[in-house]
Amino acid sequence: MVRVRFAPSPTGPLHIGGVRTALYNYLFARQQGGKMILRIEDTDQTRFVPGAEQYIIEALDWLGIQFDEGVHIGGPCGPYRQSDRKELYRQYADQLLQGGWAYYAFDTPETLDAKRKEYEAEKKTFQYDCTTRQQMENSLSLPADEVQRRIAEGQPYVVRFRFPENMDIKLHDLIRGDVTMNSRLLDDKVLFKSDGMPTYHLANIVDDHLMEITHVIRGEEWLPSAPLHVMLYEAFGWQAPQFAHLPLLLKPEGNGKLSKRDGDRLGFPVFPLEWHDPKSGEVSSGYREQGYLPQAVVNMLALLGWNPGDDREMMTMEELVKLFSIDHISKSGAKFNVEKARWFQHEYFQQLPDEQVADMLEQQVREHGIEADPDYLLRVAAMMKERITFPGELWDTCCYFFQAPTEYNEKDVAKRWQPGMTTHMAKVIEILNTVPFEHNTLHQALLEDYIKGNQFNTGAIMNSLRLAVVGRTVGPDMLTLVLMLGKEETIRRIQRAIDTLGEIGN
RNA sequence: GCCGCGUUCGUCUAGUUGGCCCAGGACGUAAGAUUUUCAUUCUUAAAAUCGCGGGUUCGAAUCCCGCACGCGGUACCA
Repeated sequence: MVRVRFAPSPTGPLHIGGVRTALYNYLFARQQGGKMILRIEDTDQTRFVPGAEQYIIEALDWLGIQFDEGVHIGGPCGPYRQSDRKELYRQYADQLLQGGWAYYAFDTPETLDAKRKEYEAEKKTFQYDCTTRQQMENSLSLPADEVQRRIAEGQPYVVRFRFPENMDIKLHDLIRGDVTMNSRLLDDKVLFKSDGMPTYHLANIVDDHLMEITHVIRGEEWLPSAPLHVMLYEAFGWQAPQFAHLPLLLKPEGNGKLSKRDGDRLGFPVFPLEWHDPKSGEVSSGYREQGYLPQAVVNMLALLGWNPGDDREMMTMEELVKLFSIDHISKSGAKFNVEKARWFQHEYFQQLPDEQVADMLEQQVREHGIEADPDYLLRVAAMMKERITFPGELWDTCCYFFQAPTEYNEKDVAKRWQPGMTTHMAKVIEILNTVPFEHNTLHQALLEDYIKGNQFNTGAIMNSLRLAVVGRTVGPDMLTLVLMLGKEETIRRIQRAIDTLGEIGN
């Protein structure tokens, strides 16, 4: 039985790269008929941000990434928040200590800091490892009774992993193949902190084991510490899960991985949901609030680093589940592309039923203090949908269906309201008043008889008519528009344009 | 610095067993068609000497070696 987990730290909003990791885990779990677990890794109390956990849950829920077990829904392997599991980790640290896989270290953060500076001055990097641990204050360098005394006195200490001196650590990564690192180059990572909490490394391995995780699918930034994790499994005598290290999501401009700090600087959201920072009060935009459809975000993210093996691009969550496969995940980092995200959004927006678009439109119309007929709303929505990418554009592109223009775009007036236009417009009113108000007859009377019959410029007159009726020169087919607005309303608008604009084009 | 991972059109990528690839698709860009306008839609085009240099082979984007560049890691952060 496949069991995977998504294990974020509640240090702020989840960024889009994290969302992708969650998505791939979800896709894999569903496809394999396995379980998906949400675990909160909050072992660093100093970085805890209130609201972050709730944010993560809400964001993934919005995207349709569902969990079988987790901090928000419980399950057989709970609790699923590491701070709630605090008591559990100590015994595992002790187990390592007893087995000689770990040791006590008394060096203070200050000594460590000083040591690093000292090395830095010589253009070297200090590493707490097999070559340096004898010079430090720990249970390897100090006499046993001294160690006992310090512990008895309550002197703060950490527990460090003791890497073997020269050992090739091999791991098989599902995406990258075999990776080997020599233990001599690895540092003795802190496993257990002086505040009584485990570090990521310990907690992660213990929990993955206890929660019977079979596949660890996570970001590539973890690849360098994977050998430590492999060693820990070995030290505990546990079977290690399979690893798959995902390529990173890169910034669209320049280099580097996309980070939480990028916020809105890049001109597109890096967060699924809008985030209000509790400390700074800063607001970062989110995909949801910008009007992105969750299925568009999911589809776009799925393809950023993975492909189904053929040319298809539009895929529902169900199809993604069916098609997903770890060996079609790319090895190299992907630059985030806003344009493509917009394209997906447009495609998915077109798939919305007209009724749903009408509902969105109604809400916006109402916000402008206008009550509109449901049937009329539906017709406008059906007609205008294809020109829309985000729901937020609805009012702006459709407003003239609900209110007469109060002003006329200056540039359009200069360009389109040519001399003689008032006469033409007056004629249009006359036609509207005399001919049956219906597409064919209107077309015949206006386009054929009047304009073409007199060899007038179709574009000039129709554009002026549009300007008069909607206040600008963009929009759908003119006759359809007039038919939608109704005879009286159209005439009223044309008359108003004649009165306001007069012959200013002269 | 050291260690690790990576490198195909501007971007995401196809290419997984070397020949069907003088490299395919999509986004974006450009041009054209359609329309009374804009958008949509449709058609077409430009766009990668497959990071560079060697080698293996009748044949390499695909295999091997070296180099360069990029990224990641190098915390009592995750």
